Amino acid sequence: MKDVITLYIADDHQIVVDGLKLLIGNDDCIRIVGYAYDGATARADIIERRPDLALIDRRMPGLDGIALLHTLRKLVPETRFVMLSMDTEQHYIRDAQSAGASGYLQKNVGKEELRKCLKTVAGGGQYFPDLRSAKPEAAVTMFTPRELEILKLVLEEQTSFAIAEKLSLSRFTVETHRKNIGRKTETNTLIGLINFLREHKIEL
Amino acid sequence: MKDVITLYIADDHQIVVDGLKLLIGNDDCIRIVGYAYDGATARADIIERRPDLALIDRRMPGLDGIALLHTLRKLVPETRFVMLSMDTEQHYIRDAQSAGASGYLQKNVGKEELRKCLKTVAGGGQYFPDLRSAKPEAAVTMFTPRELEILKLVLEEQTSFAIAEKLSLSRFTVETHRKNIGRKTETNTLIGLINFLREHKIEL
DNA sequence: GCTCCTATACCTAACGCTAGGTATTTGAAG
DNA sequence: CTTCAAATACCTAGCGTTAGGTATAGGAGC
Repeated sequence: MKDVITLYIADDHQIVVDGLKLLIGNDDCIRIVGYAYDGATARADIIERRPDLALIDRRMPGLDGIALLHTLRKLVPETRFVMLSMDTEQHYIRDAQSAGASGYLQKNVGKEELRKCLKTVAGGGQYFPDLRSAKPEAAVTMFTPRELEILKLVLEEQTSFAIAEKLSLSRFTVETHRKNIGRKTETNTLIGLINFLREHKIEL
Repeated sequence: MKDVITLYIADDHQIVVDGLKLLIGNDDCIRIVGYAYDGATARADIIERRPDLALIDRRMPGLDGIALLHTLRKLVPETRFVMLSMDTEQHYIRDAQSAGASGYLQKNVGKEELRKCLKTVAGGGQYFPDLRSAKPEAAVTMFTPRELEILKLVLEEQTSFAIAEKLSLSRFTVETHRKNIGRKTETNTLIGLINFLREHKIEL
């Protein structure tokens, strides 16, 4: 990852552009190199300036986000795209994925999530909302199958001992897995773990 | 509030009626004066016996809860109604309100919440689930201000000791409040508490 | 005035979770 | 074949929560 990420924003609502500028404003790892209120302007600008990242509204007058992605992904392969939308309908997210987006954000995104998304995508990763049926990868890539199994039971109010019995394991084994889960999530309490799952929208 | 509240129950599932009878059984402030498994029987019984309260299922064969309310509210103005339902869809709750119900309960309601609801309604109050946009009262009616304060800090991953320090209390006091919270929510683990809040859509 | 609820404080014992280890086996990736 | 991740099992010590009490004081409501 370069040390300053260049970012372009395209959204037909000025308030959204302004909001994003504000949210990103004080992060000196990210520099906004331009913005547009319509697809055609965005298209020309992005081809010219070749930003690392482009945040593109799904719906825009004239040339909409999906169409824009289709045309741009071949012209500017070094730019990675994050689709912006008002909502997280499954098929919207799939459309964005198949159009070549590397991420998907709701417009009411918070500062932390926005930063996380942009840095993940700039770093070569993908950032899509967890949708169970679409991309339940956040949890799956992060935890081993056994850890997921145990995590589910933990969330069902089962003690380590009860989990051990149910899975025919030793209590110690279950506790080892829980330790590893805690290490991965950087949490050291149950509440912390649950907050982590909530913040990362991980559902099991 | 009279010292004994008379209560009528109408629900087409016997198991629900039995469950409610059990939950209420050992409360000598409330006396169950009848029950029915269908709307028509309930209608006749309530007109005849004029209970203080009637718990009415939203969905019943023949004459359903909403229709029943519409006809009864004028015939028996002294009776106050609480609508029962499997879920807390907003529009269901609004329907109940506009049909003249004074309260709304999910069928998986706990003992404490049930008692609270019945007494609130019998006392002239209203009792509707927390819906942000409708009536964010569930948490407020269910917990004391101090309990709410402590609950928030618990959810922020604070230990009883840390909470005690922050509020200039004794650790024992905080633990007493937590015990009371557990009693009201019928949970005995942190995870259980969190699941309760999630299921009841209580946000703090 | 009396009762109930709330908030406060304390205690003990038991239970469960977390942190720090060690160690073996198995299967996949290199 | 070697290396590494994952799963397994064990141990101790310490921390935090839960369950069972008791008890006092203030305020609201009847």
